[in-house]
Amino acid sequence: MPELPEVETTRRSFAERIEGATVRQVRLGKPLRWPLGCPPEALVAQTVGSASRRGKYLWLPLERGGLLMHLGMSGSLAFSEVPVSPPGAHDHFDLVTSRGTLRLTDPRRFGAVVWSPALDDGPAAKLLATLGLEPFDPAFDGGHLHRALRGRRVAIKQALLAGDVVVGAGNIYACEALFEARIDPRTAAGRVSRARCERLATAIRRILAQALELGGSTLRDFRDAHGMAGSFQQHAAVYGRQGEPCLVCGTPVRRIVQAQRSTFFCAHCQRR
DNA sequence: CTGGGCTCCTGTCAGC
DNA sequence: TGCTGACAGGAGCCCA
Repeated sequence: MPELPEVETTRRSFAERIEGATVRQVRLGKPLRWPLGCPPEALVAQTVGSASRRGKYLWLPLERGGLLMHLGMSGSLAFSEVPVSPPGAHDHFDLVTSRGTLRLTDPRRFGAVVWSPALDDGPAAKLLATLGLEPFDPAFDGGHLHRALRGRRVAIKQALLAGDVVVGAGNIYACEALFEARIDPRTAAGRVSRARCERLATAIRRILAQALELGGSTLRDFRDAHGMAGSFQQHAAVYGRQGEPCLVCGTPVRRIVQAQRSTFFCAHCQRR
């Protein structure tokens, strides 16, 4: 579900409200992708720090270590300042604090909450080790893309999703950015020209920034920690528009499958 | 090292 | 109404 704009929207919607709170209780539901990695009681009485984001991961610092959280495909976080209902069938993690409750709801349970001694140590360090640049990092530009993709034969779409070159663009935004940059998603990553890499870097940043402004995409059920839906999906040029006319040239948008994921593109506008 | 495929899990929807 | 299969916003891991 959540790509960078959704994760960042979520972070912004609860970070200030939870910062400085004291953990009162931790409730666990069904197992998530990985175990918490510490006894839940060990978190009690610790003060919560300022939540940050790296790629699609959120880091919630505590006094001793912190929690690395990932929303997987179907996860969302809600922060409630008033008492919450008892955990439902899909509520698998509650961090009850003096300021309110941060609740992870995740039907598919691909998400995770993992305790780590530090962001640059333990499980967090391991999970973040292979991540590429943040799209809004000044070092991320066409030159970086071009260098990082050199020699890679995977399709450019898959290379973007892999997240080791640039983080944050998942299936929706990778499709949208490739459309905006007019690049065929099937092109071998290492064969994307320098000029196209410049266009692609610009497109990735612009698309993600626009999605962020719109509060992300709500395809079925995404909500930020306030319960607000995003609206980027209404601006998608190709994603989910299979068979509908390309907004630029009118050619029907195509859907293909790459690495078991749908790719939407315009075969006329996006040519090698 | 690269790349391809599988896997985790549940819900929803289209088609019969 | 019920069943079946396809598909869903991610990404780690294993194997060739």
